[in-house]
Amino acid sequence: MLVRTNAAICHSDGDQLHALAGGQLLSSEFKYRRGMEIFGEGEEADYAYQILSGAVRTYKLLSDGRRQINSFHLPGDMFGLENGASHRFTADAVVETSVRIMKRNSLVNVMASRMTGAGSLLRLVTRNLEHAEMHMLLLGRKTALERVAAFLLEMDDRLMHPGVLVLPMSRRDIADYLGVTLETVSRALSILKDEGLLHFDGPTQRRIVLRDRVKLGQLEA
Amino acid sequence: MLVRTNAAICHSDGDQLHALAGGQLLSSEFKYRRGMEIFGEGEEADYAYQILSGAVRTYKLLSDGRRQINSFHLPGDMFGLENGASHRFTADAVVETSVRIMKRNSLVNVMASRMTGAGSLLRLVTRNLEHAEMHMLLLGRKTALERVAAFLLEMDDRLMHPGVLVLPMSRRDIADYLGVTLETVSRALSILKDEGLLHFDGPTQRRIVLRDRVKLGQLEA
DNA sequence: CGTCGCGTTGACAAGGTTCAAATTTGGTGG
DNA sequence: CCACCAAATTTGAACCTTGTCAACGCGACG
Repeated sequence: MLVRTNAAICHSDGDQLHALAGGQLLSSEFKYRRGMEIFGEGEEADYAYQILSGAVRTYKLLSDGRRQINSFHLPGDMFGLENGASHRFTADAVVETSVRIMKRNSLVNVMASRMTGAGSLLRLVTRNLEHAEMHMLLLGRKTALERVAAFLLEMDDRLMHPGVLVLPMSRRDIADYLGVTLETVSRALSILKDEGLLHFDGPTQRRIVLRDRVKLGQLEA
Repeated sequence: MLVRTNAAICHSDGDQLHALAGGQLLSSEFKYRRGMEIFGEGEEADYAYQILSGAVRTYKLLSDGRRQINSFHLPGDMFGLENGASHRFTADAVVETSVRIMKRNSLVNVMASRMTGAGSLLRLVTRNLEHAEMHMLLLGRKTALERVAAFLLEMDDRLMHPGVLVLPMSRRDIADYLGVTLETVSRALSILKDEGLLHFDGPTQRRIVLRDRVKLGQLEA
């Protein structure tokens, strides 16, 4: 499934980006505490970001406060690179997060000077687009249970199928990503637990063990 | 609103793409009758397409037939350009449509040889991404009435605010674009008509006159 | 005309939201 | 280490928007 293989590739490409940048690129490390905003929608887009550790959510808001999270970014992922002058969405740290910041101009210059660079940069953007397309299918056409199953499998893939899936984000974050309410996410997880497709690891509800990825995959669509 | 200004720019960029290609680019014209498939999900992506006249829908399907239309493409718009070897979605003609077809390789080559080309190509992709982001907000967080209002305003903008909005697509297409059922689209349009925000031009229900774009804009979010 | 595709409308069902309360967890300070 | 509190999560019940199923109307076209 595209959504799921997507992330792993993203990861390697993020590193590739850094390699590309090599010494030529002005880059520095920066840390954000949980909940801190990295940039806001409409702000000037002078930098691009790559996650070293932690997790970032990017989202849009409606005037009445409804939020739609476009995607979660995990270590290795790049985000915030824009063509225009300003950011099209808000980004903030889900948990304590460390990012590499690159000046946009220097990044674009490096790309310009290298054929392969242009292709690679384009590929990074296309990958985001690919993810967006899968997510539109989910948001437009999947049921709550299908959405949660897809979410778990996406995270599982992006974290390279760990034994225990440690979610950095809250139920509300998941809900705003999947286009449902947090109660619905919670209920769906309970159903999956009752049916034995997953169970919680320890007392916390953010550590999840996927017991049957095949059945989850069937649920997903 | 981004969604709405988006298309006009797309339009000009489509032409810019052609200018860029100049004589160097192998391109030929092709016509599709309504309902004909231009390419299918998973097929090899050897060509990129630009619409000369008509309308195209690009969409994904779930195994049980549920369809999510990612976007409608109108004259000037480009679609089908991929990084990978295969198309990520299906594209077919909504109405009788004429497109310019460009070989992907020659397009990429032209781009590679020109700095500005790389930027422009990147911009085309980013524009699709921008649209996807706005659409995710719509699909994830807007009510049926808000979706339909947004759709009308988007089409209105993309067709440059004509006196009469002539929709090339059916209610089902609109529904699959907005992530609702065709009945819901129909009901929403009836409500907007009853409230005097629009009326149908003539007997056909595809010719719509927007009577109050301001109120529609307030509804949209 | 009759039929067919498209669109509208109505009645009812259902999935998801809302509101509310109970329960658990994680952090904080003794 | 334990007690306590705020935040997060779960669960329940009523409600509501939207989906489903079905009937009907209308125009295009043979």
